[in-house]
This record gives sequence, structure tokens and C-alpha cells, in this order.
Amino acid sequence: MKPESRKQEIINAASILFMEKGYSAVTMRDLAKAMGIKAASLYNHIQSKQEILSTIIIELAEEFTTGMNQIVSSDRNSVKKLENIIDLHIDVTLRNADGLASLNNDWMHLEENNLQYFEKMRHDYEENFRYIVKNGVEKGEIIPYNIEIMVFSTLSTLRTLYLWYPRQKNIDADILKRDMISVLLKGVI
Amino acid sequence: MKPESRKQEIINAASILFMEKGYSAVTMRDLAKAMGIKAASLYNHIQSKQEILSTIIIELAEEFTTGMNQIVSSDRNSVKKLENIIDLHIDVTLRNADGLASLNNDWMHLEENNLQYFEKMRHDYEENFRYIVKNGVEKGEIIPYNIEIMVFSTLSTLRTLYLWYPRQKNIDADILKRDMISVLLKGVI
DNA sequence: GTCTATAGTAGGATAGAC
DNA sequence: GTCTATCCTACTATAGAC
Repeated sequence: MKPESRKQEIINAASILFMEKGYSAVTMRDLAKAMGIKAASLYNHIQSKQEILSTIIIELAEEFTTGMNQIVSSDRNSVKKLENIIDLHIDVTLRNADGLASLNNDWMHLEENNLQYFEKMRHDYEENFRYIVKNGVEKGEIIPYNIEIMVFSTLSTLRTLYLWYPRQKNIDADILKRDMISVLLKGVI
Repeated sequence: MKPESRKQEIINAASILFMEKGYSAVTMRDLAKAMGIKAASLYNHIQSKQEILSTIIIELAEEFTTGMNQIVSSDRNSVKKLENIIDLHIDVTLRNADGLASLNNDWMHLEENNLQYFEKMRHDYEENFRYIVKNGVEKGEIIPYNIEIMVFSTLSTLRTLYLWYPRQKNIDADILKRDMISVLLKGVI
């Protein structure tokens, strides 16, 4: 284990609490208790509760943005790109499932600049996803159902992985990737 | 329009606010403002903020429970049952998308008895879903991928419909049902 | 059914000692 | 780096007038 900075420890503890009760329901006193210190002491390491939230969310959103940009600019076919997106979500989920709860449920509590920045990243991410699916349909690699429905149904599963995967003890990451690709892309019947 | 009771109006307004910011971040003053009255006046119609939340969530959970019980006890095959579940989610989402936000994100703020009641309903629902998929695999109607992955990926899409469907202006409910069944069950490639 | 006034509590954050 | 003490604000909810 690499020694984490006190700030990072606070952010990790906060991620867990935010996942359990949501940002608004977690108090600085709750967080301090989880760290075994008093609330006032937190402020030697962080500036505000809001800073904790934005650190968690923006970092994750940037990971997704970077990953998606690489996938989009690769020269693989559409189906392979979708497989890469599935991998990306599984990798990020394995690394930081707790933080994804905040990204999914508490992004609206970000303040001005970070809120706009986040919303732009999310919008661009969805646009890239849509573009890949659309392209796949045009090239005959993907069945021409309603594009929005395909984008939504795949993305909603990937976005909710954080709720589910940490509870699964018996599924290896590689098996998850393989079966998830099959289920999402090829269906179950 | 049937004239709604003042209590129901409050619950509807609360559902919208809870969807936008989450239960904990919405104050009774916010809710009162949305209703055009003062916070104290709310208490002539409801007993507490908690009562609003539990009314929203328990009512919806009972709808799902009732619907699922009918589907499970029907004598159709597994694939048809899955189609019925998809229909159920789409119907409930069309009727009360706002309330589903609370059910999905704020159930943990329910208090003692309602929390237990809700958790039991959710558990039974998932068990019934799992049972249907398992049965379909045994009868050769469903491809034998990992059961948990199939249950999770389908359910996560259906549970997140509330976020997505209200924003779609151009998709008719029947077309949604048809394409959703295709995408979820038969895949996109 | 709505209001004003307010009780009682808990929130985020700061000051200053150690 | 953590503490105690505390500020100021905002919260849920109640009392009682209209």
C-alpha cells in the first residue's frame, strides 16, 4: 500500500459515505467520525465539503473523457469500439466504485464552474457514444433499432455497474467483461 | 383533470423536487415555495417530510410487487414473462417517472418499518426476476450466460428508464416497448 | 387552509490553543 | 494535525391567530 495523503484518505472515506447516504445527507461530523477525528480538523486538509464532492466527480469524469477520446479516435470497427467502452466502464468501476455513486447521483450539487464542466463532459461522452452506434448502424455492423434506445440501454447498464459489481464475489473481471459484451451486444435469447 | 387532493398535489410537487435534488437536499421551504404557500401550511396536509417520501416510494414499490406477482403466476414462457416485465416498467415509468427517482435514489432515507418493508419488496422482486431467467435458461429459452449479469443488465436499464424516457419526445410508448424488448432480449448486433 | 412567530436542533465553517 | 469553543445560518416542526 502506498501511503496516501490525509486529503486522499478523507476523499476515500467521503466517497463511501456519499455512496451510502448521498452527498446532502452526509455531514462533516459524520465524515470526521469515520476518520476518527473532529469535524474542525478536516478543514486542515480540505477547503470545503463542496471541494470533496467536486474532486471525486471531476476526476472520474475526466477518466471517462480521456478513455472515450482514445476509443473514438482509434481505427477499429464500431462493435470493437463498443467493447472497448464496456471495458472502460468495468475498469473504472473496479478502481473506484464508491466515487461513481457521487458521479451518478450527486453531480447536480456541484457548483457553477464544475457543474458546467461536468455537464459538458457528460454531454460529449454521450455524443461520442451515439456517434459510434450511429456509425455502426450505417455500416451494417449494428441492427437498426432506435439509436436512442440502444445508447440508453447500454449506457444505463454500464453506469449502474458500481451498484452491482462490488456485491458480486464470484465474478472475475475478465469473465464479467466477456459476458457483459455478450449480453449487451448479442442479447440473451 | 380530476381534482386532486391537496395532499396529492404536495406529493406530486415533492416528487419533482426530489428528482431534481434528492430528498435530503429539498427543504420544506422549497416545497412550500413550489406550492405557492408557506412551509408551516404544508403540515395541515402531511405529517412530516418523511411521510411524503414513504408515500411516494411504498406506493410505487407495491405497484411493482403486484405486477411482478401477476407475471410470475401466469402460465406463459420465460421470454414472454420478461416481455411483460419490460411492459410493467414502461407503464409505471409513464405514469410516475418523478416518483421513481425517489424509489431509486432515496429509499435509504426511509425510516425503520418502511425501510424494512421496502427492502423486502425489492428483494422479492429481484428474486422473482432471477427465478424467471433461471427457468428460461433451464428450458433452453434463454442463452446460458451468467444469470446475475443478465438479471442486472436488464434490470438496471429498466430501473433507469425514468431518467431517460421523459426526455424523449419522439418515441411512442408502443414503439418503445417493441424496441426495448428487441434490444434487451435480442441484442444489437 | 393559510398565515406569523418561534422553538429546538443541526448544519458548514472559523478562531485560536496545544 | 487535532482539539475545544463558537458563529451564523438553515432546518423540521409546532402554536395559535385569522
